[in-house]
Amino acid sequence: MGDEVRVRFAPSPTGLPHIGNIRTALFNWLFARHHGGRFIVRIEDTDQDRLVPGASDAVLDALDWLGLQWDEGPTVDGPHAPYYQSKRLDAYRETADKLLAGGFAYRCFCTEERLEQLRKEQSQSKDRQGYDRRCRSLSDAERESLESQGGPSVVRFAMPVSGVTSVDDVIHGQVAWQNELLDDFVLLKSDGFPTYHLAVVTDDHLMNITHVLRAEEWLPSTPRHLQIYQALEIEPPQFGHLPMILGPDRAKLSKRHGATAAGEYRDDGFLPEAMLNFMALLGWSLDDKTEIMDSGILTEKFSLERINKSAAVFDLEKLVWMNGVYIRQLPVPDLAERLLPFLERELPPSLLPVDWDYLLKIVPLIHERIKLLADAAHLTSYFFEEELDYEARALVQKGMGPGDVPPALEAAREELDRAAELKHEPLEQSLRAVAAAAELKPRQFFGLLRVAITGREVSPPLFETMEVLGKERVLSRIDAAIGRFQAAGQAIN
RNA sequence: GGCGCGUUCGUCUAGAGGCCCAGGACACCGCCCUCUCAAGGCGGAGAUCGCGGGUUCGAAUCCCGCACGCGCUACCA
Repeated sequence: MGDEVRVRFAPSPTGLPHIGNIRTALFNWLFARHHGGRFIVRIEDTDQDRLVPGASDAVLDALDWLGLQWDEGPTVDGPHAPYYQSKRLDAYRETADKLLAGGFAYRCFCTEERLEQLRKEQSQSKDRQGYDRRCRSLSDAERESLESQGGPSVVRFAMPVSGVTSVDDVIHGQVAWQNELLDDFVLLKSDGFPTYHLAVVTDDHLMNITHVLRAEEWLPSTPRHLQIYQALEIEPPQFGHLPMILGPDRAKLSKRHGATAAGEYRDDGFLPEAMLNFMALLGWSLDDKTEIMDSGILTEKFSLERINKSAAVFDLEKLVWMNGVYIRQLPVPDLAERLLPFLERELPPSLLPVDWDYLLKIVPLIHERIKLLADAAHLTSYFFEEELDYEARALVQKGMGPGDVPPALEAAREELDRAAELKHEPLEQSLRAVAAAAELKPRQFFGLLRVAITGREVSPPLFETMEVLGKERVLSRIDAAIGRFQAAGQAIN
């Protein structure tokens, strides 16, 4: 029982979850799954001032979307509930009391004003930063007097003033700090809520966490946590500090880097599978060539030993590429199903609802061309539109004169009208013959038809497109093209 | 300022003394395929392995120093 791996993802709901947060969740999840352990989600909502409504649901949604099921946490429950720190205040107070009783912590009555003043002076004099420990040496009488005044107070940890605290980080190896350089940080705030330091240690212990895998920005506070464990005579978990994920400017990922909220990637049409695969490669690798790995392979192969030490820049272009890879791997009906909500969202209401059987015929044509699900409407709109919108002059292909257009369209129309139904193979054969008879290069003739039939200069293969559109639509579009061209008249020259 | 971490192609990375005058992928360029665009195939350009010293017959890999970047330095996490 004591051998079971137990890890946790502990987001604080102070903003929408970004790639960095989610990647941390992913590594914890992979590690747990790899070892058949438990993955716990705990919401660290101890800062009442910075709480963002809806943020914790957004985190949970993101995990859900990616399929990172948690074994204990909000909505799942478990032996260590509740999993919101704001509901575990008693536990923290208990730890604080223990520390107080053991002489490892003390009450501090310094006002915020004094602290601010202190900081100001220190920054000017280049002195050692941090709390000056004024309340640490209060006599009993002084303390009682201060206490009786009933003013607000906090509980601070009494850091050893000598010695060294070191951690054997599973990713970074040995890291050590001089205790004298660490200050007496706050454990319990005056509003009765714990700081991060008190809360993590308390909960990680209570929840039997075996490995703390968190972002590297936490490395500097690890000695504090270790000191608390030591004071409490508790065996600390293993620590592993994950490399950070940076924006293109190499700064810690934040709002100004564009789509950083995980939910935005879903809205842009990224597949959760691609997202998962891509994030796993941000700071971890299997070998020198394998990149495409589904969650099964990932959980099988994941190991802490292969996690990088250095930060990684988030490369959106590569994510887009990988999304394309995953899209191409999807069976057509599956892709169609995922595309549907995007079409419903972005196609004009007048073109809805989308006919499912028709969609199933369209999807193969864009299958290897679409990289983001959200591009579906743009890529397929001409399949749904009644009337196309394009410039008449676009019909005139390179090397052709305007006078070549009407006869070419007429000839195509005539040929198409002969067929009972449009099938791409015979269609190609017969239209090539028409092109030759009209003394037009395939490129010109088909380019012209492409504009007439799709309104675009770029589209999936013409003949397959015509087959999907059907004879009726194709003929009427050619008619429309002839009309449009005539209406434009002299303007073409 | 102090403390800590980090440093291999633009980016993600492989590399744990000779296999590396450094391999893969994205992006970029060219060619092929071709009705356009993709996808695919082939090829190219791109990293004096941050810099300087050592150690060694031999260093991207070990040691020291420096530089630079980032993080922390709150009654925020």
